[in-house]
Amino acid sequence: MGRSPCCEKAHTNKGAWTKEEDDRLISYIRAHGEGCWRSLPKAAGLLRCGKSCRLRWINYLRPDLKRGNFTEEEDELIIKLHSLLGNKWSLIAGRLPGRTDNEIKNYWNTHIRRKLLNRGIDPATHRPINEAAQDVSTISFTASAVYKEEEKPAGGFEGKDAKSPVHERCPDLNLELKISPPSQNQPEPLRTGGGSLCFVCSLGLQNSKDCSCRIAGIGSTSGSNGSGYDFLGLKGGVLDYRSLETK
DNA sequence: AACGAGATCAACCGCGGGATT
DNA sequence: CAATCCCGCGGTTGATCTCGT
Repeated sequence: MGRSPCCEKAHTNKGAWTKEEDDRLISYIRAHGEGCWRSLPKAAGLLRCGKSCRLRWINYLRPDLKRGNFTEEEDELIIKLHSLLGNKWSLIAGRLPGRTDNEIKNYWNTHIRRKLLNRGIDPATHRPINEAAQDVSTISFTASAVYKEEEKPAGGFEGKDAKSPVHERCPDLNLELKISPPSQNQPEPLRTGGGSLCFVCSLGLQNSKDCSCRIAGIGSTSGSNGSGYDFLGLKGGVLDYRSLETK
């Protein structure tokens, strides 16, 4: 694929954004909306490359961002999602309203990794460290690495639990990853009143920017089932492996 | 108070891949 | 069908902050 530089590097600012630059970017996007990042800097009078503008907006200036510490609930959700999706930070962020992929990625690397290591869990494989060391063929996409909240090891996976196959820790999730053509048997909770959800929502990613049915108000809020997160829609049953694919 | 080490996080970089020409 | 454009992603860097000595 042929590529051209994303911007004229010689005439762009780099490094931390100033208040003035932020204001320019915010007011431009308020007036014209997001998109066309390549031409935005020039149009907004910013000496930045489009990429930089996009990043600044997405990660810092967007009005719907939830700043502040992650809650314990968010922590556990991130861990669960990571065990399923691996380092697909954008997908994980799609399940955490107000959080950005960059923020989650940083939080993972600084906090959660350590947290898991303290529990005796390998953050890459989500399996007990001893076991992970023995089984080098494990991939992080394994859904079986998810464990139930009530089974969270208090002080790491010790004793017999540390030797148990991981999939036994979440029998209730009834996870079955498979590669298949689009299924006609979507889990019941993903359907609303006989209507159909967009593909993104069918993945349980109702908050994703890629959700095409939020306009219709079908899948616009996470936890729309009213009882917290329906983790990737797994309450309902089978997770189609297609949902784990990225573009 | 001064310093160094470690932690944090905003921002950059390079690349993959869909869309368009 | 190939070339090009552009967006978005994940990995990494480096400046700044915090904490212990």
